[in-house]
Amino acid sequence: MTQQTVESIPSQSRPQAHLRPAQPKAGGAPGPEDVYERIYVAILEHRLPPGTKLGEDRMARIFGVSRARIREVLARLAHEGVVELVPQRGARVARPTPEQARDIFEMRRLVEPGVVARLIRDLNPAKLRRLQGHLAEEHDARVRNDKPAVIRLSGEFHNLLAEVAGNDIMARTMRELTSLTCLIIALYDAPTTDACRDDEHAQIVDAIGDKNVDKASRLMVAHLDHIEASLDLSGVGDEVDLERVFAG
Amino acid sequence: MTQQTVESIPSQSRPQAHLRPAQPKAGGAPGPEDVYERIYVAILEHRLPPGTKLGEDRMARIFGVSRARIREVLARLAHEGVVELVPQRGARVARPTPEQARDIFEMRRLVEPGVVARLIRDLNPAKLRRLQGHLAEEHDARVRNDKPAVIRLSGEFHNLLAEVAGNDIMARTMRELTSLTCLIIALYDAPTTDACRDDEHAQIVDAIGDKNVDKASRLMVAHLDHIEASLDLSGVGDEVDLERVFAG
DNA sequence: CCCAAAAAATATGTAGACAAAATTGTTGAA
DNA sequence: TTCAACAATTTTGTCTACATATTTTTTGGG
Repeated sequence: MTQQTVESIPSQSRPQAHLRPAQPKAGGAPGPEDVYERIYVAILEHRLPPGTKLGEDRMARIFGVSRARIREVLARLAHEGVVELVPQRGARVARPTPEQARDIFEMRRLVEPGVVARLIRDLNPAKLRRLQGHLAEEHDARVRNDKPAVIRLSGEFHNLLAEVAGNDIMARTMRELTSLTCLIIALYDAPTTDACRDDEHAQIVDAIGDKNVDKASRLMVAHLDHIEASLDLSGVGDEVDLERVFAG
Repeated sequence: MTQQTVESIPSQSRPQAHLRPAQPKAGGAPGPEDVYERIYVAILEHRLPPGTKLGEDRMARIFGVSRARIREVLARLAHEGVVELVPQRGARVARPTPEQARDIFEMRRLVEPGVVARLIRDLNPAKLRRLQGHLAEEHDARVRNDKPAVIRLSGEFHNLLAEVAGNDIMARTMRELTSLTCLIIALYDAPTTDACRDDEHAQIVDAIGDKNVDKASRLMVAHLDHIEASLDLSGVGDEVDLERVFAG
């Protein structure tokens, strides 16, 4: 990679930092971080739906950087699972299968209770305020009816829990899991659903504030179950993936 | 990445496949997979100790490939956490801190019980045989007194559980966790330890064979605790990391 | 009119070369 | 003798150009 800097392991974590202009100099080169961030956010917010082709040359021109740069960014996104790289065919926004979707939720039910447990273990007022601050942001986006932001912030709530909990490995894993969950929602969300009701997040934060590990964990698992239940993973809605079907 | 092929998410999983000659054509180009695999295995087996400088030009000449290829491989290894990339300073084998070490074990205690639970849920004779086959390999390496292989296979046992369990996300995460655990052992293993006793793995497989989720989970957690307990994470044994110490 | 095959166009994979930065070694002065 | 500044070497970061593979279009035949 180019300058993803940072110390050993928690390499490409950093949930939402870098909210700088993204295009510092007028016609200048937008650092690799900016390119990464902009594509990543566009995917999370469903502005680049699953399956969208991401041509290298085109992206290079759009962002005004060299193709090599784009390749690096795409490789990174591919490693995080939000982009599919097929050898001689280029990159597309990933389309997790229903099976992968179920696997991801299974994993989240495993990890997230551990996250809240750790978070409660050494909780302090400052940490709690960060969580409440995020709840406010979410609520705000909701009343503004800013759909893309709501989607992104809902995922970032879970990232924030892991980050505040202070375990870098957990935080990194959660970031991957929430990204993929965003894609899954884009693909399989049953149109009837009223989406993540934000009071579930609020309830979880309340339980955390009370240092009630058991309650917080149960609420978290229930929350995940609700999200999964709101999906249609029956497999028929499978957006027939021709390439995958006739691959072997 | 170059041709890491494969379907969407479980991209760079593939635990130990590709054991082909690694140098197919005499003086020919050894595909990127081979380069990756050889470096990766060398790190896992402690033949490249933590902190080892991995110069691009040198590696390129060693493997007879272009520097670009090496850069890609290094980037991938960095993303998996086994290599540290510092912006203008190049790549080194990662040196997880004691804190990161504790975080990793905390994560493993969270995930691995879930892995065995899932594994038992749809267990079949073929799967059980794979596990037993691995136990045999481990035992073999032990009686041959092949230290590097023992280290690697001990980690791969855990990867195999996740792989056989059939959840790609879990398998990928486990692969990262076991890699980092290998580095941690290289750094912090107290010399007195008699290392992972392989009968612990055997006991776990037995419990799995009996479909005893509770017992298997407990044995797994105990196993992880034993490994962690055999380390010296007191922080004084910290292989003084000059850069980190005088950084701020 | 439709299908098949070939050729053009587009896009990806790879390599080599150049520029910038950092480390190392050397020289000179206090 | 020791420290500091300077210079040379090594190493990383980046870009541009070329080779290869794939997709699309066109052309010819059935």
